Amino acid sequence: MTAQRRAILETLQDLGGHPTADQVYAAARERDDTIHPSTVYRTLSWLADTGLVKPCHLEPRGDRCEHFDAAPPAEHHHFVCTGCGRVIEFRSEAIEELKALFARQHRVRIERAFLSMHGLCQQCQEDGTRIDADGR
Amino acid sequence: MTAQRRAILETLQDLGGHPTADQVYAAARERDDTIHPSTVYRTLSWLADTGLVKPCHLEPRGDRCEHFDAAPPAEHHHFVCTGCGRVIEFRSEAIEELKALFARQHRVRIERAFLSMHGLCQQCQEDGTRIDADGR
DNA sequence: ATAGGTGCAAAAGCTTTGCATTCGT
DNA sequence: ACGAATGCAAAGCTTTTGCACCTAT
Repeated sequence: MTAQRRAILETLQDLGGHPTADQVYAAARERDDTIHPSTVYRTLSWLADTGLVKPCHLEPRGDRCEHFDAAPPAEHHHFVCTGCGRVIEFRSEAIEELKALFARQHRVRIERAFLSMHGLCQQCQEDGTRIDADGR
Repeated sequence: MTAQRRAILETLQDLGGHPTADQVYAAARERDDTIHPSTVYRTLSWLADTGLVKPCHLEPRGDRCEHFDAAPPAEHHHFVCTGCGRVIEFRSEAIEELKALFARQHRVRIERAFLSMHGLCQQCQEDGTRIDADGR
């Protein structure tokens, strides 16, 4: 546990919400101005590996590294196998209901919803397959 | 409707699935080797604006431009207001049930699930507010 | 004829990596 | 003392942008 990691952890506590890597960097730098961006990236990866922090996508659009779903007939969602990369698409009435309920409760208008689930498909569970990096 | 756009559209049809921008570029280039990456990016943005293509995030991790959720007590999901950027977090039993059902039906093991919904919060609906770009 | 799309090249971001140094234990 | 983490700088990649040219209508 180094001073930088402590500073980053405290920064995450203070910031709350859902900062991006460089929002964390900017804020952590105010505590300790020797902190380097690469340290922040490395620390965030480490925290994500340990599960202390969860990465998530909040931008509706304009985010990088996105995939494109051609000619989507209707809103649908995805299961991605982290072993072989296979994608299963599905529709879900439960999510439609959830959207309606949430919209009513919070008085919001919901324009889009994205659900992605990650895990192992049946075959990869049997094979013990696991992609190390960059699986698609 | 130019030749390049046609080539990109046909490429999307042929590829199917969920290609990234540069997978589209690589494939489109085989049809028409004058196609330039910037044309692909511009065309994909245009298609996304018109709704003919939907951007989605399929990478569980290592994706860029991600936000980090500090100290998540349990799996939860997000509603993001596209007007003011406000984020509402919520848990959902319906999603837990959906996960269990899906896992049973498809014989998969689900390790994570991310749902994000986008729309306008009550106040932004009243105000007619709308962020043009880079809202957070 | 005109509006809009394209190629090109350069710039802009964000993120990663190698290496020498420093730090925590 | 030792292994791990850090700072630094450079490289890597993806994506965007300005501009002149071209093309579909």
